Amino acid sequence: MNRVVTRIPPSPTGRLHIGTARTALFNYLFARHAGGKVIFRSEDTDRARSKKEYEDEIIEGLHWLGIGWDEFARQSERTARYTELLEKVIAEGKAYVSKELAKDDPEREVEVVRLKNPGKEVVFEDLVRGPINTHTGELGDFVIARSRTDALYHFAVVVDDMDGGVTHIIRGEDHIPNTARQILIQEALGAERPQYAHLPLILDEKRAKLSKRSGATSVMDYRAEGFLPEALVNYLALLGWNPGDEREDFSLTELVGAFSVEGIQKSGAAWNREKLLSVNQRWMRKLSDDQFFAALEASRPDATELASVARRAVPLLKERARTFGEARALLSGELACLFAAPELSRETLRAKEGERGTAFTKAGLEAVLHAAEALPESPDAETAKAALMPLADAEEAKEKGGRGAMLWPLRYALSGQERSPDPFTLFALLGREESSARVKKAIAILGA
RNA sequence: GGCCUCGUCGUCUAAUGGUUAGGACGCCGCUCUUUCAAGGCGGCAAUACGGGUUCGAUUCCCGUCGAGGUCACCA
Repeated sequence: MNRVVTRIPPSPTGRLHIGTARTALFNYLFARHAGGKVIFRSEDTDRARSKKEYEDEIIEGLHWLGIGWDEFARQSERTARYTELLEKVIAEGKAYVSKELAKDDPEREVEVVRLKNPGKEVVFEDLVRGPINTHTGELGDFVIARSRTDALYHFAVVVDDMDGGVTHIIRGEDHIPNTARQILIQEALGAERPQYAHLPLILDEKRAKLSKRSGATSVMDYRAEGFLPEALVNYLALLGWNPGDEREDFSLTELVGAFSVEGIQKSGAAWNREKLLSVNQRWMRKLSDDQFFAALEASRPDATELASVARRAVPLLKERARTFGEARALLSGELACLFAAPELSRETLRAKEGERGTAFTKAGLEAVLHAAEALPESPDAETAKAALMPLADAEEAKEKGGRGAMLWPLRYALSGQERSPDPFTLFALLGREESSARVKKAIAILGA
């Protein structure tokens, strides 16, 4: 039994696309599961469109996701080999040189190489879909090289797969129509036919092939937004594959163990950002507070230092943010009150006092101020609650609705927000000094 | 249009000849909180349609419809 060999063959003509990453992931998982080998191959035969910076980004992005390989190849470095085999098939009469007018410039005459198409039925067994039949007659004698020394994609791919000993070709469904012509080239070359598995496409909300126009399709954009590579891998794997049961939480290592072609889906899968966000949040919550904070710092677009209170706010961020980008937005939005004293409105401060009047609200806050004196400078939220909640309960005993009548102005005095974490958590994060100062300020506003 | 592929809740999917068709995301409600968020509990929601085969079809067969892919001297 041959050792499994798969390939990751991106074309460096654009950024690292989500679809490219998923196909790479499946090739990686399949090979690793079988204890096989992965070849990374930069398909840069189109010299006009290929760029080194794209190749760099693709490699960096794949590594970021945790996807690695055992061999690295670049098609632009193998032109001599393609030429050699081109000559061979021409000499054997399986292909021929054809003088034609250039497609892009009808003034110029070129000598392209065409494969002699036997025009037969090609049937191949797809590991996902079963037998697929193609009539290759319609293809005609298709072009396999721009010239005797300049092989085209289909020829280069077949040569590389043959030389690399590739046993399994796992790629997008959009390659099904290409398969027959590649098989024809294989047969001309006398190469062994590998196994094929065509993956369902990733679709956008309109159920069309996910493209740049569909929104964010670059893996690096997701990294910049503050997604975790573990989350992206987990989500990507479950788009078009499932373990056959109800498990959904998978690390890369667990995926390697669980992966099998039987679990690959046949129909296209729509990209769903909401689900990705939820997966990401789950992975963010697995981080310890220190890890979370480090990742948050690493996700900053600029080098601005985060205030130390942000470290203590991590538990809050964990329950509110689904990405590190959202966490940053929270710190400068809803949680900005942790860093600077808010502007307070007299109206909002009095929102819950009802018929009872300003003196009522003020008395509540003064009681808080008094009780706070007994608290340490940095109490934890539980301690603050233990000291302050009885006050609210006492108010409640006096008058119906009294508990909220005290808690609301307290929370608003500390946060300046109609929505915020609870007052005890805020008190703990802010510290006794700052909290008391804010309560005093609120009392002053009420008294004015 | 030719050729190819696909068709279970809105989305990702499980079950496959016999289940009240299960889970997850989202949505809705309740509950905790007299603010949010998180948590807990519950709910709505699907086998595209029409024929067969069968005691019985989501499952097997045929057709219809629908969706997607692909038709390069790109990859």
